[in-house]
Amino acid sequence: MKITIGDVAERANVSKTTVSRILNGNYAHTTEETRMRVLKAIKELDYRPNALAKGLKSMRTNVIGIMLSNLKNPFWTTVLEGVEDTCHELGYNLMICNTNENPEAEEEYIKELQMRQVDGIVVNPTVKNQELYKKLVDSKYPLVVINRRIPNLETNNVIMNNIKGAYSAVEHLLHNGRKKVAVVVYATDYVSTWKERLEGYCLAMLRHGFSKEEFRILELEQETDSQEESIIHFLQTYPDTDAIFSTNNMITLHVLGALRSLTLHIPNDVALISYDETIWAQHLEPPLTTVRQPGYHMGKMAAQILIQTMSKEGSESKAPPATIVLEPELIIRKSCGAK
Amino acid sequence: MKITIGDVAERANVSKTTVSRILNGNYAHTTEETRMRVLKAIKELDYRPNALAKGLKSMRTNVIGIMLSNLKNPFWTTVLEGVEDTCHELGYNLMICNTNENPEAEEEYIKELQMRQVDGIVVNPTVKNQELYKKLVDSKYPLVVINRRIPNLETNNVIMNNIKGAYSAVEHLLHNGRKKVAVVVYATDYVSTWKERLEGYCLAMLRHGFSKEEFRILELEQETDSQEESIIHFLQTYPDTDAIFSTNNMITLHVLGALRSLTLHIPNDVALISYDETIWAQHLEPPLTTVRQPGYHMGKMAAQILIQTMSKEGSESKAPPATIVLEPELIIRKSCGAK
DNA sequence: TTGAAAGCGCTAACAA
DNA sequence: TTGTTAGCGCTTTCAA
Repeated sequence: MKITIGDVAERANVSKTTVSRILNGNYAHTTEETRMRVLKAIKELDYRPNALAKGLKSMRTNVIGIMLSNLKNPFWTTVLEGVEDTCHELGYNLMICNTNENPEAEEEYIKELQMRQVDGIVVNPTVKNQELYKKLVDSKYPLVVINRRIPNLETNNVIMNNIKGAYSAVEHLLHNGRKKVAVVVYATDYVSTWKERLEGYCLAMLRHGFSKEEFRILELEQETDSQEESIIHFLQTYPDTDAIFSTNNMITLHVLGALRSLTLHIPNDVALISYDETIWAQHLEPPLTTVRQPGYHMGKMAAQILIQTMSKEGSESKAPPATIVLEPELIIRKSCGAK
Repeated sequence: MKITIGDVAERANVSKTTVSRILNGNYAHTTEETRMRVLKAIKELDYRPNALAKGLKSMRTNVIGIMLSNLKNPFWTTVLEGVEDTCHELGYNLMICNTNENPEAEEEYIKELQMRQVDGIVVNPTVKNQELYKKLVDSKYPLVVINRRIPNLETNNVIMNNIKGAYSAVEHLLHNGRKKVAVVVYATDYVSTWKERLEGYCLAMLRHGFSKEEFRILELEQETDSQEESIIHFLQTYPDTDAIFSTNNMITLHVLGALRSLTLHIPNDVALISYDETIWAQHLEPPLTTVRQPGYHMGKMAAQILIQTMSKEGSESKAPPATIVLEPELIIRKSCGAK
């Protein structure tokens, strides 16, 4: 039923080797004439090489895997697009995994990807499987970690400058005359992203003459359904809050809900600035000031670096793992009362 | 370097055959004792079967492919999540392709997936490769088409009831006293989705006593950057428009922009109803009335049907291709002036 | 109950 | 310039 390289060889009256060589652009030792004959046979039979067999033999699949933590967040879709585009350009296919921040799922997926012999993995790690990553890196498995830092892990890393993004957000609030600035962030236990954005907040406050006692920090549990209630409760506890720095676009949606419940007006009562530019931010009332992150670019870079690393496998010229830090950009609209 | 089934066999003092049998749950002909020995060896060596070799031999990879047309639209991410979850539950992995509505890319991707021997494909087709789909179906390649109908194609199909969704949206507008109802839709040449939503609009208008001459239809080019301008121009041409039915969440964003430019107020000046519920719809001012589509469910169903079809391969009990139609749901908020 | 051996479709070292 | 041959790691038929 299925056409194999043998069928092509037979039809073109050559050996499988010759066909294989031509398939792989190995023209060096082939007559123009036989090449044509083989190409013709391939076309006539509509032959498609079996990537499984090829991969089994050559130890390379030209497939990479991506492990994301939350497909619901449009930021990740943007990253995914960057990775996918790059794969397509470079002749790779992409296997996708959604860990949902679940470390067990993460571990399973890694195993699955390895069994499928993917050439490398791009991962936004749950950061709860330190051992696992270490083992991967030690075994020289091509890996690019994105968006989060894993302490003491020597691997390629593409991340965002969260401290700067948070700093400039809070500074923007302060420059617009806000005095009681709160920050809403996910529990910072593990994830560097949240830690760093909180740090940026603290830094900006301190540098602008505020004391530690004036920090207003609300930590949210990411898993729970009561995020909006928590925000409402927080705002009732500190009713003079005049600005909120929301460190994530999903949190922002909850802040918006809370503000509406309390009939607090933006920016008159409370200024709001949010991490992550989204397609809808400009259409809110008032249009939302945001910190834009180059998600697509992060995806592209991660995939490029991964593929580059893989192709240098074994050679001496292998560059040591590097960390690339991408810069955020403040998009000023109306939600902070800026003129 | 790599551990193979041979290593396990050696360590457990059995043949590869026995190991293979145990790996595949073929316990029927195995002693409890040898099974234990093999399992122990597998654990000790941390053995991972090579899925390539397995697939090459068994002609099944337990991988399916999904081809989406636009990763930027959160609707598709929801569908993707449904597909991915189902794959994970059922022991499959997922290969992702983003066609961007480009028929050439679509054709390439299909070839790639086939070369990689994926067991089946879920696709939101560009609908410009009719020949291709036909060939696929004729060759019995497991295929589930989602969200769009392809004329005369005998394959499994999971779609939405677009006529009903559009009808109920327009009816809602009419019930709220609107008289000059416009619809904004993508060019309807190929895609059944847009055709059907437009049809729902026409049907609702006709049934409520309007004539064909009173239809206000704006067709947008999906590829272009001037969608907002087109809407503005349209609204200037028909300044007495008092309601807009937007047939897609991306279009809605442009409508919102246009309305803002023209300082038209929702719902006082113009009522707005939009296809696709989104995470931000409820946070707009006023909160947006939408037609919700069960995207996650569509993804789940598509994957389930595909995998089910595949496993019945060759058997007599193979059910004929079916079309499953999922129902939309109107989510009434404030943007149409409903009490 | 277990194993030997053939072979899935491809690549590559070596020979011609 | 081209072909022969030996596997890649697994499953499966057939024999023991």
